[in-house]
Amino acid sequence: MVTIADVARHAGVSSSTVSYVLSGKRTISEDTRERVRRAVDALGYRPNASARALASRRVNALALVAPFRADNNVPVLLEFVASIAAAAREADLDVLLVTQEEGDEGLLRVRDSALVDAALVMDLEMNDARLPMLRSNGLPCVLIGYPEDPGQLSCVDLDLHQSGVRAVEHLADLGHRAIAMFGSPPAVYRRESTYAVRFASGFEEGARRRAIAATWRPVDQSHEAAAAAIDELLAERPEVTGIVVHNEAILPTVLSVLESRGRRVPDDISIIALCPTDMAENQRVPLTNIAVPAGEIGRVAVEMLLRRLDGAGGAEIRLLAPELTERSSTSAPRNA
Amino acid sequence: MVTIADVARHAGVSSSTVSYVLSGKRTISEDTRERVRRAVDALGYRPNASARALASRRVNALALVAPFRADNNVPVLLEFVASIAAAAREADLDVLLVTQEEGDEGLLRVRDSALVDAALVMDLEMNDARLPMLRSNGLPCVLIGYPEDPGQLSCVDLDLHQSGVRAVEHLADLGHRAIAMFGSPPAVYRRESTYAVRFASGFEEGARRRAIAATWRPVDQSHEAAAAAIDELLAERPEVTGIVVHNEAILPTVLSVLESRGRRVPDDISIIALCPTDMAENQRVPLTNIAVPAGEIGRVAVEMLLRRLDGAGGAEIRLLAPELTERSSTSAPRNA
DNA sequence: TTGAAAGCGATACCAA
DNA sequence: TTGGTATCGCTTTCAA
Repeated sequence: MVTIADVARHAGVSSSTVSYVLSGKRTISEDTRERVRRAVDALGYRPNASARALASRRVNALALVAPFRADNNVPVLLEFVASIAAAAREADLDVLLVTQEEGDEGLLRVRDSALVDAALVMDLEMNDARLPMLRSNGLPCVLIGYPEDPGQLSCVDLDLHQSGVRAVEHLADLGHRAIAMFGSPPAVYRRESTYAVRFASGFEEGARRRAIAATWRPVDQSHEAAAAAIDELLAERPEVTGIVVHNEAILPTVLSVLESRGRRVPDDISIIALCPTDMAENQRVPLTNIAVPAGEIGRVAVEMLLRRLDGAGGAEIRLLAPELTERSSTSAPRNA
Repeated sequence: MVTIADVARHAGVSSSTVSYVLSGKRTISEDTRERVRRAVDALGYRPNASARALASRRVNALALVAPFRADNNVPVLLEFVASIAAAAREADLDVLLVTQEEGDEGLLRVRDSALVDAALVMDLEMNDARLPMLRSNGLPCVLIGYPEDPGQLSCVDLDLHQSGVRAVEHLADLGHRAIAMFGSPPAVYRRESTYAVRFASGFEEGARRRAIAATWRPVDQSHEAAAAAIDELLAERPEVTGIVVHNEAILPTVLSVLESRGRRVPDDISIIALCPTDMAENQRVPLTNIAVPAGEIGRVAVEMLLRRLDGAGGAEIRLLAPELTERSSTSAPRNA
């Protein structure tokens, strides 16, 4: 193992000089800096992370508290994790995985043993049981999701309430008067995931504002559940001409079942999805969608965390404005 | 921050005694041990991970090199990660995320900076470009996947070759004489992912052994691709009575398209899937499947890593025997 | 512009 | 059965 002392010897300087060259916290003559650089390269030196952390009281790592449950939004989850990892690495942070199951204890453990400088928490509930701990545990923390009362915690997410409103308004603007929403699985609402609850409340508010006849219901991810939801809808509310879908997994089923029931998209029924853009583009009928910008949310989350680590400013709430893209799944209703 | 010195003072012993109580590497009188235990609890002491790592030359962490690409097997990937994380925590190891994109450099970095003691690498290719580095980098390493020439690296995976054989044999035993396989996306074979290549080779060997007319082709994850694959198959090989599917994402589509083309499962066409059990159970028609035991593979991988860390023995190859479960999607062919 | 040396908080060897 | 202390590899203060 190559240590800083090896580098110092090789370069003919003291180890503190090597340290300063690497950190840039001291002005160093061009000459020595170059010699040190060369020694570092020649020996392939990389500072020992533990030693560095011990001395500097900074580990350069963040805890990622992620739900590895096979829930609604699996590909979205991956996109979150990937973008967080990439953004973290760019900021020279490593990512320590803390699973949801470890609970409060998990975060307290990594904090107390000084394994991380900060935490990034995904998958929040409106009144998340972890919030008291997160608020008081002293770790700089950014939430991906927007709970009821974040207190002094930073939050970032797509503005899901606004997204719900937009989805309804878009259909209303096209002339639809009766719409429905197929939501995420029941379990997601039962635990009050912020993204599901807020989107639903936006959906309701949009309907109220535009005086649209609107209903919604949770839908499980299975083919059967989606098919049943559609059949019930067609039977009970035949007047519906627009469907909002907040459930990535059932999108293909929704399209194929509607077709098999003799309903054409968008001629008979318009569809708007809340889903990642690539998913919207790759359906049998390219879907008008409000994008879930998972990559951007992840990047912003890391940025916000860095700002807190630098002690620059307090908590912030960042809700990204929804972007709706018109594709082939929406049109004016036939009888409009 | 509570340090070992605080605990020592509180318990009226030396800090080395505290260390020994915690590590159990020395016999301690019942009395002092109890006093130290109480002090630890009273102060809420948790050893500083960096200090411990620096002194003991062991960080108690493993690198998880995972592909966060939205590939074929997304839910499976999650199951891997979840089970690995759980098993690691049980062994008191933390998990550091290293993304595929960081490449060789990523692993070298975490090794050189002593961030981890070992590595777990997922998603291997038959002649993975990382193999030379993995073999020589000095980090104890377990591969999830079975490449062409693992050398002195430990591997664990489902026995995919055997799984392919079994799938064919099961259909052959039922009396099918002409079968087909829908594989993973083309990109997966292009990069020669071990799981896809080995399953396909097993499929071919099974067909050879039983003198079954068998063909296979990669299939993209989209609805269109799956539908096209089915229509081509029905047109070009109407004699086919059994289909093996190694592509979780298209399972629902395969079932619904077959039905919409007037083919009943299993009456007209039998289906065997290689997929996780819950996925097989939750299709419109419960699928006969060979299970992808992601959870078990993850656990075994961590076990193998621990064994290597303890210096107990060399490289091992563990290929888990396939388990086939008969459900409603297979039967004897009609004309048999 | 640089070096010497005192920590950082543990572990583990050497003594007693 | 226990304590003292050198040590791990780095950062950062104090001096020059």
